[in-house]
Amino acid sequence: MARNPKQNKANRPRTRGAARPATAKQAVRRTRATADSPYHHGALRDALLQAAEKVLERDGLPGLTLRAVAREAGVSHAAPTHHFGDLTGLLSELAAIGYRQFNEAMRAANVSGTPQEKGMASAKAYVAYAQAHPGLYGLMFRTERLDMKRPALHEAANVAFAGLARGVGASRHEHIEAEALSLEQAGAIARAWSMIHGFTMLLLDNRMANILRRLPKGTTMDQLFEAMLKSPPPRPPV
Amino acid sequence: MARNPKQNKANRPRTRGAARPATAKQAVRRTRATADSPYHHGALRDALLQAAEKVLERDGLPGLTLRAVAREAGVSHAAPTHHFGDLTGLLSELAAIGYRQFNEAMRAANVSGTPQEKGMASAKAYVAYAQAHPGLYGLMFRTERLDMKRPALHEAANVAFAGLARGVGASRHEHIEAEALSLEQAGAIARAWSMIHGFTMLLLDNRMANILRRLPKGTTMDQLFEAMLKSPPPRPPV
DNA sequence: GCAAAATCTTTACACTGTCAAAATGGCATC
DNA sequence: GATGCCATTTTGACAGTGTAAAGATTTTGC
Repeated sequence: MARNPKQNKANRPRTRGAARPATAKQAVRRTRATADSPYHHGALRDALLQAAEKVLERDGLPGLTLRAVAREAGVSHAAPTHHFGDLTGLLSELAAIGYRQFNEAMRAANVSGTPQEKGMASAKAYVAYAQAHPGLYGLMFRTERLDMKRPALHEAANVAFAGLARGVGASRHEHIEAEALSLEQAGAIARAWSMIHGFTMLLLDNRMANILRRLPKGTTMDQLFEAMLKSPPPRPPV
Repeated sequence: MARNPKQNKANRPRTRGAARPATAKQAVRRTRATADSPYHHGALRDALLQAAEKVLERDGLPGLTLRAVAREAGVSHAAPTHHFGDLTGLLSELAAIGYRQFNEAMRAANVSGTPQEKGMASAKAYVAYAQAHPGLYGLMFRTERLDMKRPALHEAANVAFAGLARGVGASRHEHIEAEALSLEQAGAIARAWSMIHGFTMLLLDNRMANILRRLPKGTTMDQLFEAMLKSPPPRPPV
């Protein structure tokens, strides 16, 4: 689409059939398939997803095209179609991977300590994951480019939400039945999620830098994040 | 790019020169320019921005292309280039309009009442604006598609931030000097902004519906929003 | 073995952004 | 009023994109 002409084009040339050790006879018969580059890839689906993640974090969401992914994986431009149907399908499966990675990171951060310590550790792990995988995190919430009805994506996103609800419940010293919430519980979940997701998005969109710039020199984003979490609610105590 | 084949194509045919009342002689000389469709539009820049907003809210961000905007405005596909340079330029100017609309909506909502009432009214106006202009709000925070160095966009976004900081300061009964913040002030601003922006994004991305579905039947999004704002901070009072 | 299915490539088409050249008409200057 | 400059708009071209259809190749089921 030539939308972003700055995107990497160095590794454009197809790598398949680059060094072709076939005999002359074979060369007549089979012009492409070689030992190190068989016609059937074998695990192309996973290879494409890996390539997609690489392209996404290197060139950003605008550079994440079906053809760019195919190039990165060294296959023809239409190969991804068979595995994902269309671009939305590929993005959705990639987002599902993102949610699973995210869930794993959150699980790893939520190991020990008081409920308050766990909450802070989870919040920091949340932001840290998004900073480590900015493209992926952005994709995970770009609903217009995803098909949330895909089972893999739907399920992985639901697991993420359940983990969030459980964490909020723990910090309130109560067990949250994720399928039926009270308004108060839902408010607490919405508050925690909105605040951390909002901070993360503003951070990735470079908006938090505007606040940081107005703070005393040397103040870090981490300090701002902690100050936000510890900030009292907007209503003064009467 | 044919990325979203569902996008509206009904109004494709150029409207210029549709009804051409020119004489035969004129028709020989000038094949396109007519009374109601002169070669020089006169106010094409504004017309393009209006068309862009229309296309954005109708077909979403993926459907907002230079050529679609030109079609909507009834001019040739390359006409926007002269006024905006490239697609990023058009999107940035459109985002600037969004910020100005947003600022006006916030100003209108912040008229009377106690600081608490003003805060609640502002928060509701914030979400209401985003719901009324979902495409525009999404564009305003899609940094990778914008050029924040454009003066119009930069300034309008700064005005929005200043208004936010002022509002938070008022709810804390203090005057906030937007250029130099204390860590506590910054934390309060980050908290308010993150929470409302996060809620808005989750709402537009259809994530809040998941919470609402788990609430007692009949509960509205507005109730959830209020419950979130009134929810106590996650740390229990020791 | 062999037909069928799965996988991958090739080809084609409509769409996109952007550039360059041509066309058009407003406007200041003579 | 004529003229020439210049902003504005159109036309045409090119490379890149998604996706559909048809062909090529390999695996798999029987």
